[in-house]
Amino acid sequence: MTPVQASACCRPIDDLLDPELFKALSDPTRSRLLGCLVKCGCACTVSDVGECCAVDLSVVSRHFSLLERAGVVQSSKTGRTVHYVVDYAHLCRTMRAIADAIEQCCPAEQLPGCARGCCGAR
Amino acid sequence: MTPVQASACCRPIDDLLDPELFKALSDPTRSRLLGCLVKCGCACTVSDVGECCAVDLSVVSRHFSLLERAGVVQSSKTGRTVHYVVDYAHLCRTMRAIADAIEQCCPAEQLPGCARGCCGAR
DNA sequence: TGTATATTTGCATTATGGTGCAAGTACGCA
DNA sequence: TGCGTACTTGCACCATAATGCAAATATACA
Repeated sequence: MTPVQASACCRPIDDLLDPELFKALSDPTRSRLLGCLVKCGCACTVSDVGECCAVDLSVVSRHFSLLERAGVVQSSKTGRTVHYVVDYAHLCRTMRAIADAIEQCCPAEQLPGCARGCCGAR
Repeated sequence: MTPVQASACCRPIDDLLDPELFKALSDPTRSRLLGCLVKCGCACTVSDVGECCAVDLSVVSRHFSLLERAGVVQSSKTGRTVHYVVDYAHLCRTMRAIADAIEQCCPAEQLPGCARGCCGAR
């Protein structure tokens, strides 16, 4: 396989390895808040989720708005309260797409010595 | 569904939403280095991968050791050179497991009003 | 209109993490 | 044994981001 072919077959991986999404999931507090929302399985308010973590409500608010920007959750405002729900479909699709893309790039064998001729080690 | 049942069915999600893994994938430079390694499809040395990003070799070294600690890549030392390979199987398994776990938690409907009784909004 | 509630925003502080340089370590080879 | 190569580690510096408090905003309700 030529380097050109190699980069062609693996092109999707660059877009999928989006640091923005992973950054959103990389903070422990955010992860706990998200876990709480996932397990709850319903549209929760900022205050609801805040009860599961010992942090200021302003922190919860900021974390969820970040998660929304990253496409992990969706919000809907009704009156004074804001409900957040996990964007299950989007998350699943993304995770599976990453798994698929990696699998597609996976070479038959992983011995030293480059089959694609795209790095120094040949 | 009771809160207890809810937390039982979704327990896997807490372990899967491991901030350590996501943190490893959350840095743009690290993401580019990993993308390079994935596309290359072979065991590459630190110096090889370093050529694809304009950063110091010490930076490349640190990034890969972090990726290894997170289970994203594996290293093997032969003499002076260290070869890194993507742990395709582990990454795929993890991503699919996350997708599966999220899907399992996904409630039939996502209207405000908690079906599991685990938050304030009932 | 006034007051209470839900959330967001501004700000200062603190913590975390990425970077390059220089020095150190490990190993192969003459 | 001495030198060169491949990589790692220590260190200082800088950027980013998490946090809590207080104030602001938005909205419901009496």
